[in-house]
Amino acid sequence: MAMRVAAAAAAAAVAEPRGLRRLFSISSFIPPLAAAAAAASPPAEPSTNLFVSGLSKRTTTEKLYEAFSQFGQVVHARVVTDRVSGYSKGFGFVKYATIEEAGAGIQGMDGKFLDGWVIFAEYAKPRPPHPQFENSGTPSYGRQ
DNA sequence: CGTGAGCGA
Repeated sequence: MAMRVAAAAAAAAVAEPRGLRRLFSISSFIPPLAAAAAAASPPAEPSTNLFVSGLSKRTTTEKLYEAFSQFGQVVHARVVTDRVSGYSKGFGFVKYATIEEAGAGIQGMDGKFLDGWVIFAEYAKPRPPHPQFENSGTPSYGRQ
């Protein structure tokens, strides 16, 4: 006489893109040393340059720019692509006007979906000055 | 094969 209530079938329907499944390596034990707690996930230094990864192969710079412009003033955005093939490498860089906007952009776009793929936004690592001068030869030519 | 970790012309 009891009707079967089967209304719980719309669960676990996560719009998950095929592939790219994060492997959660759960440590079954916690080291007695509390010093290991600082090695969980060391964030990079706060910078206006943001490193965005997890981008789709079809995602372009404009998509990145418009996606991150919602959380701050994006000074410049670029999707790393190969000059030889011309295809996107799968990651890009977004530069905000200030660091506070950069943080807002990370907290606002990190772990979000873009073009059907989960993207990750974090501070980019500092880089040496761009070699505007295409001087053929190694910079350290004839080091003492 | 545009494959999927990763840091750029």
